[in-house]
Amino acid sequence: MPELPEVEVVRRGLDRWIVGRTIARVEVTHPRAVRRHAAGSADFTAVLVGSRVSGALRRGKYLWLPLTAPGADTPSDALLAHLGMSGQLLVQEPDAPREKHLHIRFTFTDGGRELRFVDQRTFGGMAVEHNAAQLPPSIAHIARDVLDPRFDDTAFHTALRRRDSELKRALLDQSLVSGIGNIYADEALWRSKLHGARSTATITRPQTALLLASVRAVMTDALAVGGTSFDSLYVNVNGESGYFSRSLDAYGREGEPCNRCATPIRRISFMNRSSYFCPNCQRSPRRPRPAVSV
DNA sequence: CAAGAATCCTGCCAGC
DNA sequence: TGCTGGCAGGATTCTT
Repeated sequence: MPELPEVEVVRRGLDRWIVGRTIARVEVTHPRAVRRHAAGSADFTAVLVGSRVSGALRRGKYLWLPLTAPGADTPSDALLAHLGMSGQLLVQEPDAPREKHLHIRFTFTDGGRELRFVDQRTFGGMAVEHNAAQLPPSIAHIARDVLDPRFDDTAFHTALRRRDSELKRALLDQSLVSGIGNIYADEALWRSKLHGARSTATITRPQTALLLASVRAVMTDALAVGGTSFDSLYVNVNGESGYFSRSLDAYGREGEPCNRCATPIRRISFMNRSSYFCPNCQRSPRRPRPAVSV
């Protein structure tokens, strides 16, 4: 379940191992992996072959590789990727055995290591977009993430207040703030001592500040751990990501004592997924006053 | 128009 | 043992 720190680790791996190389061949073995490429898998392959990868960029949980066409000086197209739930981008020797869920394979003109897109649950995928060197058009709606220097804390607070929703929903809304998934949302709420079901409309400026600081702390910690492993040949999301190494305070700890107050962590179902929180540290929001009956 | 629910997918595991 | 149902969840699509 890659969230921002995991995707950033992958981006760094791509930057190190793939940028500067020219694509020789592309093999799509599972059409679902390129379903977002409207022109189909044959076009996907044709557009990529001969292009040189000239960067590795990220917005939220999306990655893209700007592509410089043969004879061109600057990139115009980009190879966009989303890992979904279980996607991996692996840098493998050409003779490495094919993975069970290998969907796309990229080989390079230097004959060196391949790039492989492997995805068990097929929620992820890749596509080539035009005029995408700056920001692929299809992800223009994705907000900046909290580690982006241009993320606007004040605008985020205003957007929360303007919204009539629950705090955790807002954290997971990639058009408000990107990169946060279910795990880091729960961790950041726990650190902030805020309940995920509290209203966004009444959040105070100090609470927003605390929340953003918590999100940043959780992600920075995970990145510090995950970032240490990308030195290997693997650009591996599931195997090397931050939250598998760091200790979690809330997520997945139902019944275990809160690390602050020892109250058992509770799990509730929310938005078709699990939410973990401390019922003592993170007080349930007051229910709206019932309408006075006549 | 905005908020929230439904949907896609496969592996795993508890329960019978 | 082998089946079944539930669970895991990111982002798009659909509904209200």
